Amino acid sequence: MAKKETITILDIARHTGLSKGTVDRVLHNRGEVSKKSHEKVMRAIEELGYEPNVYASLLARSQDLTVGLLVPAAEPGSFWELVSAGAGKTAGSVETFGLSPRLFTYDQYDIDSFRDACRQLLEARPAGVVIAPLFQEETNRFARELESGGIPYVFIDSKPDTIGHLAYFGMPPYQSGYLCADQLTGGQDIPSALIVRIRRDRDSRSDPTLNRRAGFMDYMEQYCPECPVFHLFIDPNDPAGIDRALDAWFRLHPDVRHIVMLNSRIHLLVPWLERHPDRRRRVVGFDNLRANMDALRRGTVTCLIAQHPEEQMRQAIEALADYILRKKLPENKDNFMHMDILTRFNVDYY
Amino acid sequence: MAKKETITILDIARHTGLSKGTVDRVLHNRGEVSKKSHEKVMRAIEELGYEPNVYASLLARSQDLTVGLLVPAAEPGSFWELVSAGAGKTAGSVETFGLSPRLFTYDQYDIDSFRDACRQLLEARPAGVVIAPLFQEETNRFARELESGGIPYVFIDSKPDTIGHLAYFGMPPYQSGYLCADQLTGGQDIPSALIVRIRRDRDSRSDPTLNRRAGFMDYMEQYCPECPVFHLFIDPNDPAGIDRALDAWFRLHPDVRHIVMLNSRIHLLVPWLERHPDRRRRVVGFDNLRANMDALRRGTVTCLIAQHPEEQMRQAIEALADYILRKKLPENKDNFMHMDILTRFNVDYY
DNA sequence: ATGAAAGCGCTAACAA
DNA sequence: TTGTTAGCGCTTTCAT
Repeated sequence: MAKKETITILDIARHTGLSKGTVDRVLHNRGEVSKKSHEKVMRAIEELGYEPNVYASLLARSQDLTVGLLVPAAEPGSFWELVSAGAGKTAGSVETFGLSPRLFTYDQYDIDSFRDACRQLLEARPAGVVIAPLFQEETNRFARELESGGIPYVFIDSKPDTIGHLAYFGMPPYQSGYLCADQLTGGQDIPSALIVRIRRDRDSRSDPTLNRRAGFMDYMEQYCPECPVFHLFIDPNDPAGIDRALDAWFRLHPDVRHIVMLNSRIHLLVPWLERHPDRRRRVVGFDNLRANMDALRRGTVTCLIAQHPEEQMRQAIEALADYILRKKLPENKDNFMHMDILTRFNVDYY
Repeated sequence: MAKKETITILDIARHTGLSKGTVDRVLHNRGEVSKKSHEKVMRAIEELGYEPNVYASLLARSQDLTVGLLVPAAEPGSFWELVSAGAGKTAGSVETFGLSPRLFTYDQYDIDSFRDACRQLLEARPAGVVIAPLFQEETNRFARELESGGIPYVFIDSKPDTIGHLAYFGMPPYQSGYLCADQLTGGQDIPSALIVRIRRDRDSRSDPTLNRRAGFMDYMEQYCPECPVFHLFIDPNDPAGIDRALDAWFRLHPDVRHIVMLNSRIHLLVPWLERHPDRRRRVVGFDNLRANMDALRRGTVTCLIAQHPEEQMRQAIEALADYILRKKLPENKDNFMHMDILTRFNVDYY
C-alpha cells in the first residue's frame, strides 16, 4: 500500500472528519474543543501513529519559547558560576531550536529573594524550568505551582524529595564522599586525616555535603579503621581567621598530612598551605573552580573531584528541550553524573 | 527604524534585485549563477547579516542528509565498538535535525577494505564525514577527494598530518602517557615497572601508543629516574601464550608490582592476574571497555584512563551538524578530550 | 465549537 | 543564467 509515509495533522483531520484547526487545538490542549472531537482526534493520533514535525511547528510559531533557570546568584569564581556557565553551552542544540534559556538568580542566604525569583520566573511564562534548589520547603511549594501550570521542571545539583520533576542531574553524594576518601588515602593506610568544614549560620538549607561526609566516613571506617578523622571549622568570609585557625590547629597536630574539604571551597586553604609547604601532604577537594584548578596545577592540591556543573546544566536544558519540543521523556529520571578525578596531569584537558 | 527584524532570502533577493531562486543557488553553491550575481549576493548576505533559518530549510527539504562514519569494524567489546556506539548518542540533537549518520566500516588490518569503504562512502553522497583513521597515506588521499567534492570531514581518535579537516577530537596522546605514569606510581617512588605491549605485525599503521609511551617514559625519567621500566610483548590473539609469557616473565621478576598497558587491552592480562593475586599490585590501563571496567570493579585493575570514545564520535557528529546545518565552524580545530580517571569508586557513574 | 485560509522561510522543479 | 511558483507541516486569526 503506497500510502503517504509521513502523516500530518491534515491526515488526522481527514481521518476524523474535522479540520486542521481543531486537531491543532487538541494537540496543544488549548480548549474550545468538544469532548467528542477531542476523543476522536486522540484515537486517530494513536491509530495513525502521528508524530508532530518539529521544524514545521517552529517555523510556524517563529517565536522562541523561554526556559527559566532558577539558580543562586554566582559570586565570581564560585561553584554557581560554573552552573550558570552551563547555560551557554547549549548553544548549538537548543538555541537554534527555538528555546531561549533565561537566568533567574536568587541570594542563597535569603529565602525572600528566592520567592521573588520564583515570582518573576512565573511571569515570564516559561515552557520549562531548571531549578538548582537550596530551600527545601519553598522549592516544593514552587514545584507544586509549576505542576498546576503544566510546566515541566528539572532539578540539578541536589534534589528535594519532590516527585513531579521531569528529571534530576547531579552527583551521587554518598559515593562522591567514598571516592574522595579513596583519593585522599591513595588506597593506603594513613595515620590521620583532617576534614575542614564550613561553619554555616543557617542550617535550615539542604546540606549536600552531609551525605558526602557520610560516604567519606564509611570509607575510612572500612579501609582505615584505625585512622582518626579530625574536624576543623572555618568561616569562609574571614581569610585571616582561617589562617589563624589553621595555625592553631596544626600547632597541636603537626603530623597530620591528609587534608580534605567536602565542598567546593578547598581554595580557601591554599594561601596557608602554600606558606607552609610540605611535599608529603595530600590535599583533596571538590569542583573545578578556577582557584581550585590553579592550586592543583601548582601542586598545592593533590586532586579534585569534579562533577562538571556546566554539564549538569547543559543536560538539564537538553532534557527539557527534548520534552518540550519532541514530547520525549528522558530515559532516566535520576541521572547521576560522572565523577571526574582531576590531577595536575589531566586538568589542562578537562 | 522599524524594519523587519529577521531577514530572509527574500530580503537579500530584493536587496540585490535578484530572485529567491538565485539566492538559494549561491547559498548552496550549486552553480548556474553568474559571477556577478554571486558576488552581489555574498555582499548582501554580509551587509544585512543574513542567517539561514534551519527549520524552514529542513521543512522544505524534508529529506535527511547522510553523514558518513568511517571507522574500523568493531569486534564486540573492543575499543572501536565504543566509538561506533557514540553515533547513537547524538539522537536528540542531530537525528531530529535531518541528518542521519551512517556507519562505513573497514578491517583495520586490510588497507584494501579501507579503500572499499571510502568508495562506498563516497557513493552515498554524504553531506559530511567522520574519519577514525589508521592508514596515514590512504587517509590523506581520501581527504583530498573529500575536499575536492566540498565535503567537510572531521577526524577522531587520531589525526594524520592533514590540514583540511574541519575539526579533530581525540585524546592528547603524550599527556595521556604522563598521566598514566602518575597514576601508576601514585606519586611515590616505585621500585620497578612493567609495560606490556602488543606485538604488531604491520607497523606501517599509525601507532597512537607511541606518543603515549613517550609521555610515560618522560614522566618516569623525571619523577622516578631510578626505576627500571621493563617491556614485555604479547600476542593478543593467543590467550594461552599470554599466560605463558607472564608466567615466564614474573618468574624472573617476582618483585615487579606495577603493571601497565598503554592501549585498551589491559583486560588481556586479567585472567593471569586473577590467578596470581597480589594485593600490593598496581595495574593501570586505558579505555572504558566492558572487560576493563569489570576488572576495575573486582579490584584487579587499579585504574583506567578513559577518553570516552563515544564522546569523540558524538562531538564529531555535532561539529559536522553545526557546520552543515548552520555553516558554523567549530570554535577550535583541534579538540583534546577529557582524560578521565576511572577507579572502582567512580566507575559505576562514569 | 469548528472551519478556512494566510502565512512562517526555504527548496526545487519548471519556465523563461 | 534567472525568475516563478507550488509546496513542506504547522500555527493562528478570523469567520461561521
